[in-house]
Amino acid sequence: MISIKVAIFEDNKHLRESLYYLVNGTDGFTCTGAFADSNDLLFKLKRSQPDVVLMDIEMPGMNGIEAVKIIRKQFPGVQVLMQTIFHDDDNIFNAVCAGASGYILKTTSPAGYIDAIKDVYNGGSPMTGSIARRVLDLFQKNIIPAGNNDYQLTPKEKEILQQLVKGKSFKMIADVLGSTYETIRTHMKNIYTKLHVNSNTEAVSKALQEKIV
Amino acid sequence: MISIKVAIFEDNKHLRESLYYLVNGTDGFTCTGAFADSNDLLFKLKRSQPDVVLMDIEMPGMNGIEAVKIIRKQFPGVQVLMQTIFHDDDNIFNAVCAGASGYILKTTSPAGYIDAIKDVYNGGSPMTGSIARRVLDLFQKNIIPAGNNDYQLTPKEKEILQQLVKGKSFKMIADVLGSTYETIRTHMKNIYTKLHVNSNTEAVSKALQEKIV
DNA sequence: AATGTCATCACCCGATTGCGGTAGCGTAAA
DNA sequence: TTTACGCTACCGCAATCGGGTGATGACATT
Repeated sequence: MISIKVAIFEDNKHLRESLYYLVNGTDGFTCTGAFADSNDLLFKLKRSQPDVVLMDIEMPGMNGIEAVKIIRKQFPGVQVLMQTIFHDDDNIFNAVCAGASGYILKTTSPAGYIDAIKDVYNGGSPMTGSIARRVLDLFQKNIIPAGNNDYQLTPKEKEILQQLVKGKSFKMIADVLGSTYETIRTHMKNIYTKLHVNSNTEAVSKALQEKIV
Repeated sequence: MISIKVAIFEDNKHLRESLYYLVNGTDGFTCTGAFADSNDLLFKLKRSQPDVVLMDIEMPGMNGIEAVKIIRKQFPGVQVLMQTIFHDDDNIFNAVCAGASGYILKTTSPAGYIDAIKDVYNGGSPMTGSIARRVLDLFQKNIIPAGNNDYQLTPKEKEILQQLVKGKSFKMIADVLGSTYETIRTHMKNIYTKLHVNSNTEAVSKALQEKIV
């Protein structure tokens, strides 16, 4: 039977050893490394050849988030399960951005730890409902500012704006849309008025940031 | 004892009734409405005054995603738990964008349904590990295109680019950065070269889309 | 000491854009 | 039918921008 190889990065000695024994004491799991910091990260990874890395997000020296970035870059196949004490939005956000595959709290039960490790190994992203909610919130706030942006742009105006965002000049836009240069200019004037801007860069900026395009 | 009020939107009669009896048959839960479609959505919501809406993502007429948008806008306090048959990335992405609070599969056990409803009601976002993984993937791909964008911009150039994105003209940028108009222009030329663009709009577009700013 | 990079400033020319105004045409709503 | 709106098109003028060239000093590297 194959065993899921787990590497542990956790600066707290007690927790690290507890996790070590938990992993090694569970059928189907092997702890191939338990480290107090992520110095010589690549060396440690090459040594332990883990399938799953259990990474403490708060660590002295290189923090867990930096470590995740490196791991994901150098060992794309390795799943990283972040563990943390706090429900810290910034950390969650950064960890998710860095490429963490799961996010659990240190208050998780031993059985929960094992389940989570198994889940990330099988391509899942275990996280508590409350953490998932924060991820969704972050998603909706940071990624989809959406906002109540209704500038009443006509289809033509949106089309022109899209072309502008692509970096096209008025002349080029006139060409691709089969209109005259002057016509495009007229539309642009109307767009400026509707968006309350007064330059092409401002229009592009607003269009992108408010996802009008 | 207060009961969690649940409204069900599900076009499949069998599943709808099963869910109805499941919810009503569980202590602490009351189904205040079970509907086959989301026509007259607002009326149905006012009628049933739910705490949690269980929404089928595939529905005839107005689909679940449109419904979620309306619910979140008109009833911000109502949590929406999406249910679906498939692991469809687009649907997941759209539902998350629309403001769904959780995402479960219809293959979930009755106990799983109840747990999920309880979780969203308590501010969590229940989702299976595999769905969470997809959300994270979407997050990392769509939101953080990140990419290998290293254009070697100097701090000054980044600063100018930021101002440009804000809609400032070269002249205005020269003013706020305490430089000369000509200096800004020189920097811009260098920025164009580094970004491989040849207009201010293109630079703004690239800066925003590749998150250089 | 020599080299290279960066930031700064300057001038020129031609092209593009911003701004204001005018106007015809078709469609849909009032 | 009148009105409103979107799309089309044009003109002129002032301002800005893109491209090119050149130059200086600061600073770090070699």
